[in-house]
Amino acid sequence: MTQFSLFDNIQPEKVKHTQSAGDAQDFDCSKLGEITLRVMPPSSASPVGIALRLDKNNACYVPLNHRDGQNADDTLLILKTICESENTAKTGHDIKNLMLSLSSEDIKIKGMLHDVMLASYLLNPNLSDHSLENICLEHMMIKKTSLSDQFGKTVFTDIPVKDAAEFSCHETALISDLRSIVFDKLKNEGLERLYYDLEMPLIYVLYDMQSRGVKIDLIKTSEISKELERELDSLQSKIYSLAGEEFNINSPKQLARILFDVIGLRPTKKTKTGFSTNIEVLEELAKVHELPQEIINYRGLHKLKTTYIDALPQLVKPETGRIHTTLNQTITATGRLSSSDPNLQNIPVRGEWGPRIRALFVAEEGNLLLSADYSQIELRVLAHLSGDEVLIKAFQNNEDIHTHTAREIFGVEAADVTSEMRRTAKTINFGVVYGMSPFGLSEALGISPKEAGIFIESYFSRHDGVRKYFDAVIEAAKKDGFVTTLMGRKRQIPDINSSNANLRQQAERLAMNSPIQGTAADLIKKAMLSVSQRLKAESMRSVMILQIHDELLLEVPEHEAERAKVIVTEEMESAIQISVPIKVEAGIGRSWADAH
DNA sequence: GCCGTCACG
DNA sequence: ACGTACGTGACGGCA
Repeated sequence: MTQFSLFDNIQPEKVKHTQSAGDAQDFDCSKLGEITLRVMPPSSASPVGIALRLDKNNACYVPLNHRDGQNADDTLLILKTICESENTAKTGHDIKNLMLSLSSEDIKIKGMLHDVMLASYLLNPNLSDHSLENICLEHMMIKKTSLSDQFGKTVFTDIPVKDAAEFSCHETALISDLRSIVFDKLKNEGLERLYYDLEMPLIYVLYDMQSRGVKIDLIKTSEISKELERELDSLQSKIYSLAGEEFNINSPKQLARILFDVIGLRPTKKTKTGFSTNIEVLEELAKVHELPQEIINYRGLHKLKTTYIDALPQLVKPETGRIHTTLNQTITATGRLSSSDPNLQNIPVRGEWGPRIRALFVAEEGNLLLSADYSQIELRVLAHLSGDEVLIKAFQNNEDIHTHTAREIFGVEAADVTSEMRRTAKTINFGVVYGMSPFGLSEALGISPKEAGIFIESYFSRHDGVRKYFDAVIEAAKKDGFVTTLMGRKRQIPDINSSNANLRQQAERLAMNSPIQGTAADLIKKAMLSVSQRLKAESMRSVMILQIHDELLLEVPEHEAERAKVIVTEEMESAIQISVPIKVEAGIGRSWADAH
């Protein structure tokens, strides 16, 4: 057992941090069934050290970048061997992040993953935060001290090795204890398959996507920035002259003073803090004064410039020349992913500037971008979940679903559906998925709640399956306290039995919407696994780089592009079998705009 | 740190 | 009479 001598007599809280390891490359970890890992600090690309726990009594700390500690090359090599062993399962908290940290040490993580953060998310996706501290509280009633509380906001390399070792080895003990608790709960809640077949393997896919990143055209970006600068300057002068004075256009408070006090326009809507100056109000005011329209123009351009054009270049990573978003797997209450730092799921697509901004996202030389998106996925999911015969038939007959709804609502032939009628029907179809209320629909359509109510009644009278389905979902939520997706993902609906009518009705809308949005999220996650597997199986160099809820964006070598398009379309369309066809539209181009 | 606003699905 | 369509993230302003 010389292999294990490295860790003999190492107590978790009294840790050796360097060891003569003997022949590290000969290290045999075949008997290591499972280990727990924790990186210090937990969320950073540049780790200062890594804690490794073998069992209850043995843990060690591998310093990597401490001011007062030498790095342990031998131990590091053993760590690498263990991490890269397919047969050793890894337990951790936020393992995707762990992978990113370890990649700077040229260490990969392979094999079965037990991520307590992901498990916590599946058990309760409503939790605002799946930090280790919060999960310890939620599942073990332990109030854990966070790294920053323990050490203050220091430079982490300044933390003494001994302190870091004690802290992170203690964390591995907590994570290890948590693992048995939350994974038992997963089993009891019927969430095991969702974890092992979907979310756990997805960690690898998301890691690859984040690591690969997205290329942007910096030259064009700076050109657009200058163009926006000029436009904003000229709009600013125009606005000051129309207002008769200078003020901060970006301050809703100052703007409200100009519009309603100085000029004397009529406020139409209130916020908690004052009169609203949002787009709808401004559009209304634009009918009687020149200024509001210029404010709308200014706001639009300012948003584009600050949030996208000027922010993105700063996030280009020097080492790769690309932008690496974080794909968050445990944020949304419905099962969707989210994207942050930067958010690449809300890049403009509409309007005059949308295509110009999407054109900044480009493929590497010799490559192309491939965009593939699901068509009407949430309505197709609703058709399946509800079993509504009319909806199912419409999709089976490959009908334009908005035109179909327009025909029903307005009682006309397909040929007589005007674009106005189709637009209204489209809004109603969205409303159905959101659990629409007469008021909500009336706001969206600019009609009275009474008229909206008639539309809603008209829709449900023709879609009895949908009505019955929603009734059943709400009943189930009242009885069980949660709703589920097609793959068994749960979302608790705490207020479903509230005596407060507002809270209760909001809960009912969540109960109606979550299974639909969540099933669509399950579907595309499954498709991502299949696409990834298939591309690997066919030894292709095409890779996924982004997921935007119902769209996958890939970067593909030119010579592979057509083949990749076929594969991605196939895998997305066949990810699950439901009672209606699932359709994917795909395009290829030099930029994201061209691929659409 | 919250609010209002607005970009996306 | 009340407040009301689902899910996100980022910005600037302001307390």
